[in-house]
Amino acid sequence: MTRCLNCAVRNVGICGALTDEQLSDFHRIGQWRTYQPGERFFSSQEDEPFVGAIHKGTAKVTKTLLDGRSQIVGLLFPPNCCGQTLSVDNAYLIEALTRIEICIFKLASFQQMAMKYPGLNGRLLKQALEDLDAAQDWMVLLGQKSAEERVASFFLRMSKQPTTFINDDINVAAKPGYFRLQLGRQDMSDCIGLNYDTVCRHISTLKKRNLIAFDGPNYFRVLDMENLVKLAG
Amino acid sequence: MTRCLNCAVRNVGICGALTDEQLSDFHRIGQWRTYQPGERFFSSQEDEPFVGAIHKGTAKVTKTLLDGRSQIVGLLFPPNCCGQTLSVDNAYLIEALTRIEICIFKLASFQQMAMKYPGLNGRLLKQALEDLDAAQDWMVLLGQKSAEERVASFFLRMSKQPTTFINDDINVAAKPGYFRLQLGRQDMSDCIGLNYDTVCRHISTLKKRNLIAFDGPNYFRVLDMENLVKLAG
DNA sequence: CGAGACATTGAGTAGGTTCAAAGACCGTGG
DNA sequence: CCACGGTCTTTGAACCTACTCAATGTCTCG
Repeated sequence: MTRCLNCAVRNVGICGALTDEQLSDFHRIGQWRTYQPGERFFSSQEDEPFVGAIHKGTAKVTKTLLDGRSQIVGLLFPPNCCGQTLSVDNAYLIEALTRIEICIFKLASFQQMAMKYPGLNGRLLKQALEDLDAAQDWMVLLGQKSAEERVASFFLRMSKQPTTFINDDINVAAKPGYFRLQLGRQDMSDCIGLNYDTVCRHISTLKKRNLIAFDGPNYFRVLDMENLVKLAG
Repeated sequence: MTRCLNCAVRNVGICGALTDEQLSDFHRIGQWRTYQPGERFFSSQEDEPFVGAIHKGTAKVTKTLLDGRSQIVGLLFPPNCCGQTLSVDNAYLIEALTRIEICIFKLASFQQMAMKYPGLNGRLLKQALEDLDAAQDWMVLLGQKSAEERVASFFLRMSKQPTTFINDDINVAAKPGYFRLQLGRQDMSDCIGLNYDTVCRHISTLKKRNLIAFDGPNYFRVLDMENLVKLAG
């Protein structure tokens, strides 16, 4: 419970809907877990439905076609929730990109709590609507933007995302002002619907034009925000 | 109130969360409206936030880039809700494709009701999650599928959608077995992220291969579901 | 230092876009 | 009833972007 009170997302995530007292009740049904980069959790075929709230780290949500092509349909940052999907149709898969700290609840227990504390559902709804809006913005990117615009948009999005770094995160090695790019080139391409090579190519272009700079392949800085925004469309 | 009790979506939409008695209370804050094809309603820049529940007809939700490129990010069918978006960032626009009958509520009034009858928020959450899932599936289409797969997927989606036809709908003119395609070619292309011409071309291909058949440019039938599914990926 | 994973870059190709012309459909008015 | 104009659709040809394949370069870790 001390952990809960000191939690990095105590006030911003779903728990923000609860008083300290209520939180102590809620805390009983939760379980604290950690996942390492590359670990998968909460696939939609999971045995038991759940709700999870991320405190630290980053994860990707992927949907894959039968022939192996896959699309990243969402990125999870604190204090996002995940897993409360009702759909069974279409397989998705959540995978940790960095080390993840997450609080999970059995869906059934969670729903009982939600009856007691209606604010919980309100927070879930709020997040679902935000996610929906983000997904729709991304649909515009995937459906309408050129490769260059997509890459530029991607860096914009990443540079706006406040990231939480965990103890052993190698971010400390980066120069100040640089963001850690939590995705490799392959994940980037799955995210913006382009080819690996095409992504590389356009990153090089952005570098040459001095819109962004790199400190190693995974640490970047935005040099010229104004023109990057223009390029992103 | 009689209208409410006889409403086509009495039991499936948000109202399904209410007893007849509660519905009569809820009914007081609602307003019944009709829109004609092409009419726009509930843009995100609207003066006042609202929630709307569609009873009859079809609408499209569009997001547009500054230079005019636009992407259809959602289709609204009964008993979908719309408008409960919290985001202000990104402009979207709802436009009727057929004649629409819709029940609208001021967001503030709606929220008061939601406090009284928590089931309302539950329904909204359920729909938001379904919409999110649908949006994510569409992201896979936009990010990964070829033109042919997109067009095939589109017809699949349309053929699965139960549609409500309104009194003066010209659907009666179509041969039995045919679906009314509520979108023209331009809307189709905005929906699947392709060019107008490319859409036409691949529709022709599907026709030639006897996967679908047309009775006029807006009435189609699926002839070979099995192969259409295969093609859709 | 060498192996493996990841990233970059070049050359050729394929699929989608663009531009333009022709064809179908529908309502209007002579 | 048919001719006319407008809108929407179909189709062809040339072009261009992004993909494919392959070679080279870089970084990390044992």
